[in-house]
Amino acid sequence: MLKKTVLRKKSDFSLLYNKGKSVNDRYVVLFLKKNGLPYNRIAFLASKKVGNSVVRNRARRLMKESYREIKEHMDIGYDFIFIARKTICNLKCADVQKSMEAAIKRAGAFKRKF
RNA sequence: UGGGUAAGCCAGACAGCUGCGUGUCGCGAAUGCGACAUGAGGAAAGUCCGGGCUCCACAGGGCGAGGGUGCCGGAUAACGUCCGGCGAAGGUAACUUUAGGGAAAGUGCAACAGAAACAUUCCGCCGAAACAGGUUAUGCUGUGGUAAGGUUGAAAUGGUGAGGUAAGAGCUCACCGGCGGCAUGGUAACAUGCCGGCCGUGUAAACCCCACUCGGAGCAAGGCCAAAUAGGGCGCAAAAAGCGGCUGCCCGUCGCUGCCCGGUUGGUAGGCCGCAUGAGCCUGUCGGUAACGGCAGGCCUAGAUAGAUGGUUGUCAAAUACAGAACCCGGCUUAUAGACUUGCCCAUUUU
RNA sequence: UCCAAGGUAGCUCAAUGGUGGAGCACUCGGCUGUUAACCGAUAGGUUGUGGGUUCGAGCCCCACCCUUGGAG
Repeated sequence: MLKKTVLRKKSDFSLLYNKGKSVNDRYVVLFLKKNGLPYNRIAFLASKKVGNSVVRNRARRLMKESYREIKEHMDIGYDFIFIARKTICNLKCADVQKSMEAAIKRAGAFKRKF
C-alpha cells in the first residue's frame, strides 16, 4: 500500500465522521466520502472495545487482506474508513470479505460488472 | 503400579500459492520495479524494583523533613533479586513457607467484658506478729498479712509437681521455658554445655530507636535539518527584580521575562539522528555446594511510526492456551491449552 | 509511552484499628374524598478480589482486577 493512500490526518477523519456517509454491516462499519482525487484513501480501525492488541491486530489484518482482494472492483475517488465491530473475532477471511463487499455495494461505490 | 514433591525444557512442524516491513544488490530521471536475505515473547503484559543512556550544575553547602531496606554469609553493574546457611511454622516423608533487628530509650493503643489491661484488694483466704477500739468469749470493727482460688477476656505478670506457711508467695527444690554471664564449635546468624539470679503481657505491616541506603525528570529524554503568521534577526543591557527548575526554607545556580520588525487565540507539527555490538547469545573447559565467575572458540539475531509476521490449501490423532517489540538490559509479579525429560519421597505387589 | 487519583446500600457520600451510618430511592402503615408533600416503621452490605500483620481489619502492608483523570 502506498503511503499517500493511507488516511492519517485528524481533519480528514473528523470530516468523514461528520459529513460522510455511513453503512453498517454485520462485522464492519464503513464511512465513505468522495475526495476528488484520482485514487482511494483508506483507514482500518479497531477500537479497544474489540479486544486486546492481538485481536485488534488480527481484525485489521483481515480487513486489509479482504481489501486487497476486492479493490479491483471498487470505484475510484473515495475516502474510506473501515471500523471493526466486536463480532469480527474468530472469523475467517472469506466472511469478512463478504461483509465488506456487501457494505460497499450498499454504499454504491462498487463498479458495475459488464 | 498408584499418589506426591522438586527442577528443567518446548510453545506446532513441513510443503504449495499469495501478501506486508526492513536491509543488500541490480535497473531507472523518479514515486518505483525485480532478485536474495531476514522479520515478536516466555511472559513482549502489569509498570512493582534495580541499572544503562539523555538533560537539569557530575549530583552542591546549612537547617529541616521524607522514602526504602531490615536473621547471617556470599553472588552481582545494581536491587526489595538470586544462592547457601540459621531460627520458627507445617507435612509420615521427599520437601515447603517465612517483612525474621530493637518492647528495661521514650510515647501511644488494648473496644466490650472484667476487681484490675502498669501493680491493682471486687469476691475471697488468714488471725501468727504489731497498733487502736469493742465483747462474757470468738477476726467482731478499723488497721494489717496475702496474689494460691474465683469471674472476664485474644491476653491476667513464668508452667507442672512437691515441700513450706497463720494463710500464702520462686519462699525452697526437681524438670521445662525465658533472661544474663562464661566456655567450646562455627567467618557469622546460631548451636551445645556449665553457672547465676528469679525476671511485668501484646502491639514497631502504631509513632519511634538503631544500622545501611536514596538528587530530579524521563527517548514524546535530548540533538540536528527544513518549513512556518506557531517564530526570527542581533544592536544595546548583562546589575537588580520577578517567575519557573533543582521535591520544604535559606544560600547558590540554570532557564525565561527588555527594546525593534512581523504576527495573533487558531490547532498546524515534516525528515534525520538517538535506534539495535549489548553487563549480548551459543558451545567447550576450569574454579565454586550453589548463585556466579575466569579462559578459549564461534555467531550477529526485529527496528515499525496510524504502526510490518497475514490469508488460504494439504499431511501429521489434534493445532487450540496466554498473548503482539515501540530506547535497551537484570529481576519480581500476574496470565497460560497441551507435550516432554530427570531426581527424590510414601504406599502396594513381585523377586 | 509515562504519571496520578479512586473503588462502601439501587444512587450521592460519611466512618480514630473495636457493633458499618446519613440523605435520596424502594416496600409497608398513617394522614387525605384521591394524589403529591408530610409523619412513622421495615428491609437492603462477602466494604472491588486474594493473601498477610493483629486478639480483632472498611481503615495497616503486599499482589491483582476495574474505573476515572493528567502529561504530550
